[in-house]
Amino acid sequence: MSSFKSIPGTFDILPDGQTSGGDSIAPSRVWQHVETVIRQVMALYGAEEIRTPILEPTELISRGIGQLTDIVSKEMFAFERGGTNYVLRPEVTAPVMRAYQQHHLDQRGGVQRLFYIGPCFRAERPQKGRYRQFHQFGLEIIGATDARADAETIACAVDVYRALGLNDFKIRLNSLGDAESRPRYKEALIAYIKPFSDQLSEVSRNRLESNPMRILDTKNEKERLLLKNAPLLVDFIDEESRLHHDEVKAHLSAIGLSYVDDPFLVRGLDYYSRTAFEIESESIGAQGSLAGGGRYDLLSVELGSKKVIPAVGFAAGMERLLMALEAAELVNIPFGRLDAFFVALGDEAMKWTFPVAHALRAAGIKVGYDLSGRSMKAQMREANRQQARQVIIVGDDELASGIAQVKDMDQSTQRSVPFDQLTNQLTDKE
RNA sequence: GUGGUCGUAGCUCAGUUGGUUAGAGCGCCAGGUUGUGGCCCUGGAGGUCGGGGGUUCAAGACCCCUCGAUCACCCCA
Repeated sequence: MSSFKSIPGTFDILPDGQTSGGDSIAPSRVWQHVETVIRQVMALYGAEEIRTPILEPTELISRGIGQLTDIVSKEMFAFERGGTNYVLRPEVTAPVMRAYQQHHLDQRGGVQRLFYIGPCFRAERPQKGRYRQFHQFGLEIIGATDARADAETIACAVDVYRALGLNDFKIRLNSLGDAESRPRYKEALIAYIKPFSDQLSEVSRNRLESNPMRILDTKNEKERLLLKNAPLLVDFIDEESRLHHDEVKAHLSAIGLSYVDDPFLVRGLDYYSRTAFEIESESIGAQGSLAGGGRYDLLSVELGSKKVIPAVGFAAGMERLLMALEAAELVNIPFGRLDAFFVALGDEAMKWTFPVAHALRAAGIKVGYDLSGRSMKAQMREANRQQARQVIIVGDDELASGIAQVKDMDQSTQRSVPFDQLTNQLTDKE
């Protein structure tokens, strides 16, 4: 047992995967597979990958988040060094917008579709599907106000899930209106709730001051009843936003995507406007949200742009996606088989093996051999464990004759192959 | 930060009302076959029973503390 352990809320991705308590971390090949599918789907949307640093200036994030600066100090990994404030990125939208502005990506021309896959960090207490180092992927469409962009981000996320075989999800959709809509709505909501605030839970009562819209998220049945006749955000949004929302829904319908209009779906941050959506899985418990996103036209201004750069995107969690895939038993990525495994008998044969194996690898053949000088039986067992299709047996006799014994492990048949024909024959075999 | 549950081999777990050398299955290593894998048989390695303290003639079991894991609350940009 080693004396060092990975930091709580972080985990290793291993060749065979691992289980830690209730959670199981998928094998690395499953992660690779999911990432490959994400890249394929993104390619279908003409999206290019963007990789931004994991370290960002704290200011970038706190600007984005606005006045809620205790989030920065309590919920994020932030530190100061040499007078500069750094933060491990808690999400990727703000960094992407930063990069867009820094490198004038609008000058590439047209609307930018940018996707990312990578780690993010939050200093919260870990729980199922929530880690301190977690992995997100997402798509940002920057430079378009068109409602098709909103619908496209949703479609793209859904396409990723479908490409992986997931069909068990639900799309919730809402419109947050423009920058003026929410203050108006907040006022009305508080006015509605105040009269019976003494019937609310302590938690919700505190929210009444800090973040009244989050009360709508309550899971408490009694509170849900009280909220039954609460004013709805939809009734407070501006006409243009309403039209935009209708368009988004029409576009979704046009591609046969069903959604649930959820007037209670809200976003805490001020730079969000119009479209907000969430994609949930039924099968992964309390942390059921697979992906979320929406329109954030005002972020660019928050980050210092003189003009509004319209943008919409989604962000999705890899861990939760993998959990959902596992729950649906869609994660059978086979172990990568070796084409051939050398069984070398004796020192001379072992020496001979190395350059030959190297040459086969150069020819694109996946080969392995024993590195611990073990018995033939042990080498055969190793070949079997690695599921090698064939075994190349070489001992003193073979070295003398220049002819190897090649055994097909699936058929249990064996044949003689001259050394100089090994590459050809193994290539044909595949 | 708050609450629930749980810590015994690499993994999954047994360990009877406290009783003497702490077990199983799988995995790993080796032998059975001095040049042939999977199946089978035999053997081996691997545990300060999370850590510390206490009760007792005796603690993996009981008590206290502590650390860790996990689920949930808070939070969720």
